[in-house]
Order: sequence, then structure tokens, then C-alpha cells
Amino acid sequence: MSTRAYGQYCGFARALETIGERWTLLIVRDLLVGPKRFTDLLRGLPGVPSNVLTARLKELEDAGIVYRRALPRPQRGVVYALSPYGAQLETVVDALGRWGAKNLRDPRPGEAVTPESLVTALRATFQPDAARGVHATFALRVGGVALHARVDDGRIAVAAGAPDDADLVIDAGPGIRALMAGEITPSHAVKAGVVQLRGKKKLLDVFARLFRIDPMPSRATA
Amino acid sequence: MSTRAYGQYCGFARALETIGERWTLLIVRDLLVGPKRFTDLLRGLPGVPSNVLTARLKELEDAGIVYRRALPRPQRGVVYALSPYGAQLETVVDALGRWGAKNLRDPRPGEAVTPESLVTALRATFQPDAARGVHATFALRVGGVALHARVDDGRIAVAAGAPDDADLVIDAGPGIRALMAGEITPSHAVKAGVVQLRGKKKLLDVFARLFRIDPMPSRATA
DNA sequence: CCGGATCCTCGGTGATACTG
DNA sequence: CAGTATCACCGAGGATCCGG
Repeated sequence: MSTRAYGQYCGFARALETIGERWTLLIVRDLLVGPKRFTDLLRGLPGVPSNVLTARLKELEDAGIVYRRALPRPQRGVVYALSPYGAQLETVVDALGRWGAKNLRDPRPGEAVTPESLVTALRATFQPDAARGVHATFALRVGGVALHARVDDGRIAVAAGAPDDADLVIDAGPGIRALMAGEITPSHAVKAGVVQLRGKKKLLDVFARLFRIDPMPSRATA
Repeated sequence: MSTRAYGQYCGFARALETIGERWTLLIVRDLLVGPKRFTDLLRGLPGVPSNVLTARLKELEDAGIVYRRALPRPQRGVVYALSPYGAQLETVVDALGRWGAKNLRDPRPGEAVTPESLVTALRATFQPDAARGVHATFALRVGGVALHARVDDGRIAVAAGAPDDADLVIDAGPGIRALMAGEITPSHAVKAGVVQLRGKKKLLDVFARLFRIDPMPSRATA
């Protein structure tokens, strides 16, 4: 165990010993989107030193969360993928992503946007109850990053890249957060140029209902 | 921001900047059980240096997660309590506790058991669906620590201390984990002396259904 | 006793350079 | 492409001390 133990016989404390170190959960977040090579992870995690990434991957492998797999024939090299146990961290990552999104305001100077962070954000903010009877594919383009979400009656699949069968294509910037948080209405977002649409433009209302960032609770609600 | 930023415009990354440092989520876990004084936290977190606890509490206060409150009249001093935003970390703490509990085997030498860790474990493993129509109060005593859970038709309230109206009193050791994980049956747990009961002993079956640690997924389920 | 502040040591992190 | 090697530095860990 690289990290110092917390000295408690407790599942929660043990979990923190396993995935509580710096960068670890960000690596898991990226691998939840799909298997990745070492260099892919390096690029998706701006600022992570390569030796730290090496150490974290080894710790995750020792913990049975990640395993190394040889890439299929045409390519060479290895990819890192989540084990079933590691994939079960999705509920944790999504819950933490929802919690953090409430407190998100404007981007800081120089902050990056990666496909993996956007896929996670969309998956975490999805409201299954609001998606009953909805069948639609949304394509998003935010800050030069393309991703898409297929909604299928309460279920969802989010992935990186542009689909060829999108019902609605949304071109946006960081302001899309304000739309998902309900700070601006869909129609106002269109008028103000926060989003630009192609396809079935009326689906933007559906999008705004399906992907919701809950408001910050007021202190008075203590 | 005391912690180094991750450089991503992403709710999840921001959340990790806020609560991702060592000891921080353990402090939140303990405060989820109830407001605590500085010294209470120090005792509940074996090994935390007091200066680190001071720093973490200040960071949590600056982030709007924790606030200091003067203790009511008879006593003096201050307590630290969670803000509404901080209390919303309960879903994260519970999800991580459930995940970690699957991987929990035997205690390591010298590991402590605190009331807060047990309250969290019981709350996190509670199965609301299995509690339909159940009204019962369980008292637990594990490793010298007393706590109780009041189950009320799908809802639960877990707290430290011994109640005066328990339907079933369970006296156990670390082996109670094996019972909750389904590795041993309730009747075998009684026969083997893993648990000792007082009160309505038939409720142990209910207890074992209400508080479940899911099994580790097999690697083959990838 | 409570609620910290101060000092010192050591290990992990971050940055860079380099190699199979 | 996929990592090692090296090193500076900062924050964690541990002990002690201090004001109310």
C-alpha cells in the first residue's frame, strides 16, 4: 500500500486508501469512458507527471481495479481497462460529479475540457425519470470536443466522438452549464447565442430536462 | 485553494480539488453522523495530526461545506457541523463505503473501530426495498462500540449509542461483516458464536436482509 | 481539558530528462 | 510509445507547547 493506512477497520476508510490519492479517481473517470493507452491518459490528465501516472496505474492494478490488456492485432501496445470491480466506481464518480457540478461557475483561465470529462458530466447529470418514452440522439460540441448521448426510454449511452445519426446537434461553449443548471431557459440560450443548433431544434427543451445540474442548496436549508 | 488544481473545467475534477485531500472525506464522514468538537474529531480519526485537522477544517469552511457553531448554553466551546451542501456528500460517502465494504476482509492488527465508521457502514448498506413494511429497532455492539438503527418502512435512522427500546440487541465482533456479506447464514452466525442476541432473536434474519454488503464481482463478469 | 499553533523530519508529488 | 531516473520541494506525520 503506497498510501499510508488510516488505521480503521471500515469499508469507507479502506476505499479511501485505495482510490483516495491524488489523480487516482481522475484516472478511473477516464477509464470509465473506455480503455486507454498510457499516452491517452497522459494527454487527458493535463499536468500529471508520467512517473505518477505509472505509480497510480500500478496501484490500481494491484488493487484489482485496473488490468493491462494487449491491444488487438493490427495495433501494438497495451491498454488499461477497468475490471468489473473498478467499473462499479461509476456510481461514486457520478455522485461526486453531480455534487461538484452544483458548485461550478465560470472556467478558470487555462482550464482544459476533455472528452472524458464531458462524457462523465453528461452521464452523471442524466435524469432517468425524465427520459421515459424519450428516444433521441444528441450530438454535442463543446470547446472543440465532440461527444454524443443516445437516450432510449430511461436509459442512456454517452460516448466521445460525433455520431452520424444525431437528432439534434448542439454547438456550445461553457455556457451550456448555465442551461443545464436552469439559470437560463433553452429559448434564451438560443437567442443569446449560448448554443447553436442543427436538426430538430425543438429537442433542446428535452435536452434541458434530461440533463440537470441541481442548484446549490441555500444555507438556510440547514 | 490549498490543493493544487487539476486544470480541468469539470465538476468532478473541482470536487476532487475540494474534498480529495487526505483525511478530508473522513472528516465529512464523521460529521455526517453529527456535529463534533475538534477533540471529538481528533479521537475519531486515529493518527490525524492536529495541524492537519485544523487545516482541513479551515479548507472545508472556506469551501462552504463545514461551519463553526457555538455550543448551546450549558457547555462551552465550538462544534463543527456540515452545511446543507456538505450534507449532500452523504450519497458519495455511502456509495464509496458500499464499494469499499465489498473488498473488506479481516481487520489488520491494531485497526480501530469507531462509532462513526459503524454508523456509516450500517447506513450505507441499508436496503430500502427490503425494508417495506418493516418497523424495528436494532441495537448493535461491535468491538465495544454501541450504535442503533431504527427502521421504519423503507426509511432508516442510524445513530451512535444504545437505545432503550431495541427490539433486538446484537453483540458481535468483526465477524458481523461476514453475516452482512452473506458468507454465513444468520443461524450459523448464532451457532458459531459470531453474534450474541437479546430480544426478538428471529429479527436477525430481517437484519441480515436489511443490511447487505454486495459480493465482489468476479473478473469473468468483465 | 479544549482548541489549536509551532517546529522539525521525512516521504510523496511535480517537473524534467532520458531510455528500451 | 511506454514508461524510468533523478532531484527539488512541499505537505503530511509526529511531538511539543501555549492561551483560554
